[in-house]
Amino acid sequence: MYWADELAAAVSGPQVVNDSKSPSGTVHVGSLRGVVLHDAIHRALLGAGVASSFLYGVDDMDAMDSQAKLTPDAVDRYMGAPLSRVPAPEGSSAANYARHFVGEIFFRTFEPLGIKPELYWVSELYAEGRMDSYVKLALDLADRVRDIYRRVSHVERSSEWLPIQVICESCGKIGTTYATDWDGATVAYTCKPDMVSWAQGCSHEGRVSPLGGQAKLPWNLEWAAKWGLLGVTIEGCGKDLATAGGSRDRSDAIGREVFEIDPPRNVAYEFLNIGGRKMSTSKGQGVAAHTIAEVLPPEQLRFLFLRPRPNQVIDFDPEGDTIPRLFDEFDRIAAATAGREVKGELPADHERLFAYSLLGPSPDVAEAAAAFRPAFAHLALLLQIPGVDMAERMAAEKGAPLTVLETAVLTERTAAAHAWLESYAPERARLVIRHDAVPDEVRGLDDDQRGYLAALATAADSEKPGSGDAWQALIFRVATDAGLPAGRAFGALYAAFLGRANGPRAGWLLASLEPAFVMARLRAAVGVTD
RNA sequence: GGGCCGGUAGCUCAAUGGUAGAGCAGCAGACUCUUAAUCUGCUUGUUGAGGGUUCGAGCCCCUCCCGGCUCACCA
Repeated sequence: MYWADELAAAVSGPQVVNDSKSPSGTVHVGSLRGVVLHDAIHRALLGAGVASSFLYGVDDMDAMDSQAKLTPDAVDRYMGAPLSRVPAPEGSSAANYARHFVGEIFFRTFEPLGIKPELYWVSELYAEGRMDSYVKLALDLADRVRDIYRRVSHVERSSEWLPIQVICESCGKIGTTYATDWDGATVAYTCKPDMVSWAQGCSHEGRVSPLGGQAKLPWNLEWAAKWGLLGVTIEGCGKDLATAGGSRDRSDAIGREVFEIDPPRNVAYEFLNIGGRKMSTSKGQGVAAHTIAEVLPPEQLRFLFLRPRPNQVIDFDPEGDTIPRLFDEFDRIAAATAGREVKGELPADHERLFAYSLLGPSPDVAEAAAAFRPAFAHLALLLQIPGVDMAERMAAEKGAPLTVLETAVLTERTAAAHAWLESYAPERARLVIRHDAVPDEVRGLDDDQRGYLAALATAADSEKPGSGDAWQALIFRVATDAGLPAGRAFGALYAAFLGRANGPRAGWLLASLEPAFVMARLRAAVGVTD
């Protein structure tokens, strides 16, 4: 059974699926895995007749720790401040940085993937006082929290440390304050200049109530508090958090022992590496989500994440044949889902995998599976030939007019293929007419092939073929007359014009070129010998 | 140091403990119209190493080796 369906079959009663993200920094392709997984789980639950809601929390009380998109003077002032209180970058109409980030960047990635969770803002949970009972519990039971840190993660906290982060009344930062002395109503705090390396506190000392949005729980407690408040029953997390003694263990323990709730069911998922390595912006390996989305349409991107089991590392190297192969595999699964015979093995429950790869919430699986989908590599090749009417050509290949859906698929793939040719496509996928000189590859032709080129030049000179059809017919006729197998005839043409052993339909290729150039090149190639 | 994932054909990966398989690549062939398409055929293995359990191990147990990621500061 497909893993998400297995999970859906294992639970009972209404489910709340939750995911969250701190709204700063770049969204890597890898960070999309979580949200796609949660979406698939949510859909699997609904499909199994289980009531389910899918929540997505924006952790906008988190401190600003990434200076991306801020002006230099703003960096000093706002590093360490809650993201909900950092102004949006210049030119943005958003109310604050977090809103800007989510609105402008994150959801431009989510929505095209057909993922529409119920959004909530953590800063609002605090401001509305909904977190207050958890804040009080955490402070009342600070001893127990410290014990959990020590026992589960071997993290030693000072005996005066309190699990709360106050927003400094003087400088507005939350990442720099250290709180002590909870008296049941207020805590004392110091805004420390050297609390963290990425932000500087103002040295202010004060005493405030930690309720009503003036403070936030540290990460692990906040996570557990959200589970309790929202009744979360399923929440997966990346393996960085799921490691033994890591964040998840800590939050689970806090949930059980401090807030007295049952932690949600976990789905630990592996990362997505690029070429066997972790994604890293500094090494030029960090592929931003929106970048990869140009080359992979939503369905293929979902497919990439949903095909392996969650605990399987995905090694995605956009270079080489990876992307065309991904499309081919998707098309193969589509064909199998439509009931057509396909070569090779199929993953377990391939039709479920296919359905979840389609955009939700309830796609027409049968129509999508049956749709005509041009092979990606084929499309990329045709794109490079001038004068090809793609829609017409595809209708001809299909043998019937394209449906609305098929036209949309074609448009989407054409854009992806364009982007691919400009970015990741290997040289051999790129078609270059060798205008400058006769390619060296012509030396490898034999006398029959040279004779063929000469004969073709002569025939073309008198017949002057003006269309792809006319050229194609002529190419075949001259080959037949010369007793040369079609394959070798085409090979000679590709060598002469492209310097390669193969290529797109030669007739249309030649028809797209200057007639004078074509004639000159045919004759020039004849004269080249070893 | 702890944790997780992996090591199976050139590459990417499959195989409820029961005859090691696919796709791609490669090679050979077919094709008067998708010539990077399509079709046919073929080749390739000390399943990382060693031990154990079993009638039987790629799979389970133990010990190693290798690769990758990750945690221990913050979120």
